Amino acid sequence: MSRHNEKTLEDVLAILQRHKKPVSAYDVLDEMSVAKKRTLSPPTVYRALAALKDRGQVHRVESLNAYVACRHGRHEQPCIMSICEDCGSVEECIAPDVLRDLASIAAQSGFTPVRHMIEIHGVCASCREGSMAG
Amino acid sequence: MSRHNEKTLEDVLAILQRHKKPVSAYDVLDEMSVAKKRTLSPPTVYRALAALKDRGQVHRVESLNAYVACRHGRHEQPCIMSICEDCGSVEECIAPDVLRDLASIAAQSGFTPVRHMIEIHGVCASCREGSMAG
DNA sequence: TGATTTGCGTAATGCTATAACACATCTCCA
DNA sequence: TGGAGATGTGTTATAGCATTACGCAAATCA
Repeated sequence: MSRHNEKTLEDVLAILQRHKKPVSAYDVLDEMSVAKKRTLSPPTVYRALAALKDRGQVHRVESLNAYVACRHGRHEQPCIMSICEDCGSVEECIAPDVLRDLASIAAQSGFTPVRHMIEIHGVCASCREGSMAG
Repeated sequence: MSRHNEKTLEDVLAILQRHKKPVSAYDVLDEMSVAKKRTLSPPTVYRALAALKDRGQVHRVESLNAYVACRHGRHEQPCIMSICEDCGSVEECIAPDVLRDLASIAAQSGFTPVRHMIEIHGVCASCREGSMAG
């Protein structure tokens, strides 16, 4: 069983929660150093991120190699992430119907899904408004 | 307008087509060197991959940082990739319904999608059979 | 022919992630 | 109490993925 350093996990999660945008592992590392709380090394950060991910408190954004704190509280459902290419913000939403459809499509060829990744790049509402106004 | 070295593009595409599994940019590089066709450098390979991607002949698998040749002929629709975690093979399929649903979900919060990424990790039919038999 | 544009090839570097190992802590048992 | 074994942490080093910067060559145009 995992018996992680809770302090590290809390610190890493706090950093992710302070950002709206996805944050890279090395950004976390840098913020830790600047805050002088502690100097961590990459494996420490990656282990913390992995533990937080296992608990459902953090999601990895595959298309950005970066991480975001979960905004939905803990959920077992995989989520759909909408990533704004303008401001970098990420919206999470859960759509059981889509996931069910995906699973059935995969199943048509005998494929058994284990984990899904759905990421949509585009422009968020406020950036769109901004560009239309300006 | 892009006026790429077609020879390079063909060579890179040929390597991707020889593999069922996703191939990293550096794998391509290594195969080129071994075949002694030419010694390429990373930017050359990345540029070729980008050009092939623009043409719809290659897909990037975000969750693996790797690339596969498109099996569907050129298509404008984004595709759903089912990745077997056992044998590493990738199946592509196109599901307009799912994409439409995704777009409408995103639109509910005013988000305008530009590009989708749907990757499903799991176990393919033949690996599943194998594991059930053995 | 010379000026300009465009893309290629190379060297160098940066970013992302993990392997390997030494050390600390906990557990179990005598 | 203390020694053996298991488990996890922190650190060093390195592996793997990707891009920047820049000089050169080919095409385009005056």
